[in-house]
Amino acid sequence: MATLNENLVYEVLSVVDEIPEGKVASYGQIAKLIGRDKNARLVGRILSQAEYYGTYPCHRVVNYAGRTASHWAEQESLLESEGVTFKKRNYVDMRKHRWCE
DNA sequence: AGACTGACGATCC
DNA sequence: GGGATCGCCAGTC
Repeated sequence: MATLNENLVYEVLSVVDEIPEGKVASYGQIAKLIGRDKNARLVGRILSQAEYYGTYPCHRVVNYAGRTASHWAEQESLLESEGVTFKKRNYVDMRKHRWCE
């Protein structure tokens, strides 16, 4: 397995858990919140293992363009269930749903 | 230690 | 926003 720094994992999951329903945050945004704006990829890696650390709304995290996880099929439907709309297939309408603190 | 990879970002077009 | 390209950092081989 990935054996990520648990300290980093908890910081990320803590932020993800604060994302309100119907909103989405980008990996970079989360990365910046934990003080690692260049480590967006780490956020994604952590989310891929989030289940191992607990249950979090990792489906509310998309990339900067509003695109859903490249390898994740059901994320789209999960977001729609919360009221998130899509501009196009797999593309969230960031303009309306981007999570701003 | 070195090279490759990735649930990404920013810039350019 | 969308495709192409380069850059970042940590993890994996």
